[in-house]
Amino acid sequence: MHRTRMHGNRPAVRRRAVNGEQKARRRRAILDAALELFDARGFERVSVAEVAARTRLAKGTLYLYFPTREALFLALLTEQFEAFFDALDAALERPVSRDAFVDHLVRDLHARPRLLRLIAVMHTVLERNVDLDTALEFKRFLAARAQASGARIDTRVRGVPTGFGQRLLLWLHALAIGLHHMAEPAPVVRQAIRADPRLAAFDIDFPHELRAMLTRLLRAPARSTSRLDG
Amino acid sequence: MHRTRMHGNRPAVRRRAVNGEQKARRRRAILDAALELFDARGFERVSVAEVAARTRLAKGTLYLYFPTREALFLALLTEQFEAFFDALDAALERPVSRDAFVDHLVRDLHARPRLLRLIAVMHTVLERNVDLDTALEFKRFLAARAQASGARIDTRVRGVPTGFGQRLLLWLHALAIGLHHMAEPAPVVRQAIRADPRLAAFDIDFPHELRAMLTRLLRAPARSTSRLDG
DNA sequence: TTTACAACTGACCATCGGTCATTTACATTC
DNA sequence: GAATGTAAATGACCGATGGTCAGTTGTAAA
Repeated sequence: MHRTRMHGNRPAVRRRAVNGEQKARRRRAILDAALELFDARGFERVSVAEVAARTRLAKGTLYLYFPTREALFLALLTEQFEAFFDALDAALERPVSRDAFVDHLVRDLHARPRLLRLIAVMHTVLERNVDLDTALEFKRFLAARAQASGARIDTRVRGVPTGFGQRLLLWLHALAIGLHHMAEPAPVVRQAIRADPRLAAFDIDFPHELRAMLTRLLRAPARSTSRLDG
Repeated sequence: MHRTRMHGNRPAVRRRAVNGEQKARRRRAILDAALELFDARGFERVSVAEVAARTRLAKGTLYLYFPTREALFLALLTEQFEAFFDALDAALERPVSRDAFVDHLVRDLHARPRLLRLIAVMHTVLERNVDLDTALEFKRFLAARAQASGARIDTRVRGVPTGFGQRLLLWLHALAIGLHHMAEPAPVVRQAIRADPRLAAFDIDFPHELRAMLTRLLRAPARSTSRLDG
């Protein structure tokens, strides 16, 4: 039934993570290595073996800290979202005008290329290989933060009707994904745009378009949802 | 240098595509098989071998018709875009109000789940393995149709300033991608939403949200781009 | 020093997209 | 109808990848 496996003879000199703090540090090291590699080449082009090599761990060791490659991705995305919501809540400590609020959102998102890059591939990653528990944990985190910040928008942004904040965050999410797809296309597409002047229309400016759309979406308070679709 | 390869002895009874028409028919068969499989399980979960099996061809034969798996995807997406632009142009044969135009866009997009599903993963696919020629051909097609339909929007939709049509199509593209990501999440996410009532906020209605956003974006004519960002 | 546990390792596995030497269907030529 | 040349079709093979697990060994407790 069982075949004995060949094993290498390298001694594996690395110190082990035994207690909780050491494990947390190791987890951090993995996340940092992955983040640097994703920055450089994008999630699609980074293999688990590379992340392991950069952390100076064996590939199998990564799987003691993250159940799948996708779970590692979601852990990074969670961190990025956390920072975004923290900044949002901080910006809404005191009442602000709608223009100032839009200004915060545009500047803050534009200053978070990592969040935007990860968001842009989130859908595809989730379609791949994520177990229910991982998905539940991630979505619960997102829902809790969105609800809290949504309520904060309702109370702190002047001229916004109650209940609109959370919906606005959903819209913002959609805009961030969609606009990022166009503002930061794949390298081949960018190459194509450079190669053919007729494709210049695809070369859009993320903060400019996001501001234009958010301004229009927030211009008149949404009293009630339009009922054109019966 | 060369090793002789083992070959099977199955006789391969299939009729060959020799002239142009036969080749076109075979290409169609491959596209149809791929479309059915993508419908059932999504692009991520369909392998080239499966598409080949469904078409009753060997895997290698597919590569006589499409240079990569991604090129096959882009061919399908091109067809879907073509149908969308055709319907859009037809709807703008005669002048329409902004409300009627929004109504067309919402209904038409909602009736094209295939286009939406393919658009949603387009960015990821393009990041994978597409050569410059394939990307150029695809983007040129998109640019040409967007420019033509954009100009048509300028002249046929009442109350829309000149030059706004093409920009609106870019916005629509962003909205379609972003909203679809949320309205049709990955199976695990849908499972998570069903499992936890607190996640109900993620269960959004695509046509409803698209209509709400488009209505706001088109409400006041965009005289000039706002210059809040200096 | 011995022992028990579990962190760590990397050879191995299944699967995938893609290649190419070989086979052979088919049109053309005689 | 037989012989021939061309290229459509094939599937064994390749390299790379995400993931597994029997075996190794660092570390704390006894």
